Amino acid sequence: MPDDIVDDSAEAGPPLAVPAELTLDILRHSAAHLMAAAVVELYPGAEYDVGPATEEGFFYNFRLPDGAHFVEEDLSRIEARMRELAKRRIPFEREVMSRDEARRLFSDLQQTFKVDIIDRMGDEVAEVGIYRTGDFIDLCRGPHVAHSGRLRTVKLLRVAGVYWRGDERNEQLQRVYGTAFFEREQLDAFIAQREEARRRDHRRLGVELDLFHLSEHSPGSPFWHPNGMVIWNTLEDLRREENRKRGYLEVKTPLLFDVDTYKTSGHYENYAENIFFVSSRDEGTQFALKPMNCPGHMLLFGSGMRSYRELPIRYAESSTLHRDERSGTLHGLLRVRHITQDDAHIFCTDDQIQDEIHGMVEYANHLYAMLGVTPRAELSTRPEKRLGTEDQWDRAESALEQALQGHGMDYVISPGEGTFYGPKIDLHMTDSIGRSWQMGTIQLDYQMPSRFGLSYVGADGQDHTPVVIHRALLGSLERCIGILTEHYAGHFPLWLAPVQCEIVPVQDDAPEVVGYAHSLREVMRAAGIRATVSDKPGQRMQARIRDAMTQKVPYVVVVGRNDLERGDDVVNVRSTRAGTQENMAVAELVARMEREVAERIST
RNA sequence: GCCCAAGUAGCUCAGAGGUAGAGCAACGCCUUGGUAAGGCGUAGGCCGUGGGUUCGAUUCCCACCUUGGGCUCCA
Repeated sequence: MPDDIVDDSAEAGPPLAVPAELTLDILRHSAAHLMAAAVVELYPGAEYDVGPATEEGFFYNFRLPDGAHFVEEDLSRIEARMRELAKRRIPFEREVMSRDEARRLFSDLQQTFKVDIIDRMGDEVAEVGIYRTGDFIDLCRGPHVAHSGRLRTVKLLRVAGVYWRGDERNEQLQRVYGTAFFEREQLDAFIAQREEARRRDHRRLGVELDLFHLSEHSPGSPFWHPNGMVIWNTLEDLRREENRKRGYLEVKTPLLFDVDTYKTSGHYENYAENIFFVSSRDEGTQFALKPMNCPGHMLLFGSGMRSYRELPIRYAESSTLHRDERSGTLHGLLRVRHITQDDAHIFCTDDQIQDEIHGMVEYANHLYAMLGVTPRAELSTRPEKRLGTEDQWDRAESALEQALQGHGMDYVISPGEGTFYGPKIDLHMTDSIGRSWQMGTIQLDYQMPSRFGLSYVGADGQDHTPVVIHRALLGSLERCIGILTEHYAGHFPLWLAPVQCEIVPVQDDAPEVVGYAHSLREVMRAAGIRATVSDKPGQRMQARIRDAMTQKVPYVVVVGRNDLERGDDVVNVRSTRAGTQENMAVAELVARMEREVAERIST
């Protein structure tokens, strides 16, 4: 065993394999212990709960005496005390004791969280591991660093209130997040990386690139600027075109429904607190802004006689939805109240489910490939609170799982994370600081059609209840654009870029040069290219180029007298993303841009 | 909703118990320039909102709103 690791204990869970080397997780877990030791010294009477290593670093949860809270300044105090403890090279000492003994020990220390953890252990656990770091004692399996001298490169990051055991009905504890590295350079790199993430932040780029803004006049509802709308409409065009190829029928259903509709669907019972209610001058009827499209599509299907010959019917609608999200949860474009889903509902027979879901997974993969992103798939299974029979859930879950496996997709299973009416496949993406967000979703539903009394006439002449597949592939346009902005760091591929080509005249007061620039713009516009001429007066050519670069315009063309004199229609083209600069005939440039757009090249 | 922060010019930010500043952007004039910021000038602020303390509050205190980082939630 390496001598900088202290052995793991044999208990408090199954024995861990002794690692061959000191890993970052061990270092960080040890740092969590050291932080708890510092907190207990600085705040006598503080109780400590749990403190694991995480992907980014570590945390520890505390209850401070008299219900006190940590404030940000406390972090530097705690960090300073940790440095002192590190300097003293205090050994991490392991001890194994009986469960009863450990319970007494923590009981005497008035560490009620630890006592609770011991009480919750299974009967088969007879002994537990204890680690001592100086006076600090923790219940722990280890392993740990040999002594605190290894914990010099530590940084505390933030404080947060967290519910005990992750349940909002419980009291809130104080959590301190931190991180630790082996070397100072690694910590510096970590900090530099956070800076880079800040530069990619879609809220920052949204302002810089003039895509959208948020206003306190309507929290959670973005205002889309002309540049942002170009991206928005390009994605709308994309989903329309691709839907059309796959036999979807575009429909439009109301934004406002009476509350009874949501009682029928079950949403009122499950999500009443997130629904915006609207009053009408007609007393007696209360309305609500639609938080999802399903009920509208159910009513549409139910508005006429349906035959098995018509199925599957695929209704598509990219509609505005409103959800009254809890105030603390709003987050730029990634979590909004005004949400626009590229929604669709497929009404089909049991026999058609497999094909439909396969087609959808394939469709999703096609779309994401065009966007140049790779989502992670998640299969969410039956939740505790649900409608329907176990048999229906068995069939629905296996249909989704088979589709994933049939396409050779990697996926994780999220037990209990399905909706109240059915299981789902979710497609997740990561934002600039590594948080995961759901984009697409495919949900299988045996419940809502029967709640709405839907039926179709089968080949046997009898009424049958259709199955519904709910799906949104981009997810919400808001979130999708937010994620794409961060994914490309604002350098959108040509087909999505708000301005695709900026034409910079060298001499902006020479009519022939400006005229040429404008004629180039017209040639490009005729070819469907979004081109602009940078002809704001009083600006030098260099400044214009710089503006185009900071606006991340994919192509910048500079034209001047020299080009006119040559008269060969060859211009100088800068490719912002490739970082190249070359001379090219105008026709060639236009052809190249047309191809990039048509093929939706996302390099 | 809960814990911690932040809200000052269009943007990025400085400031201080005596009534507000910079850079960029905007506007005007000058500059006629060949590949990432030419010069000078002008205008621009209910210092998030509402209370309180004070002779005086943008500054201190309280509440609320919005935004950010977590937690919880996410059809």
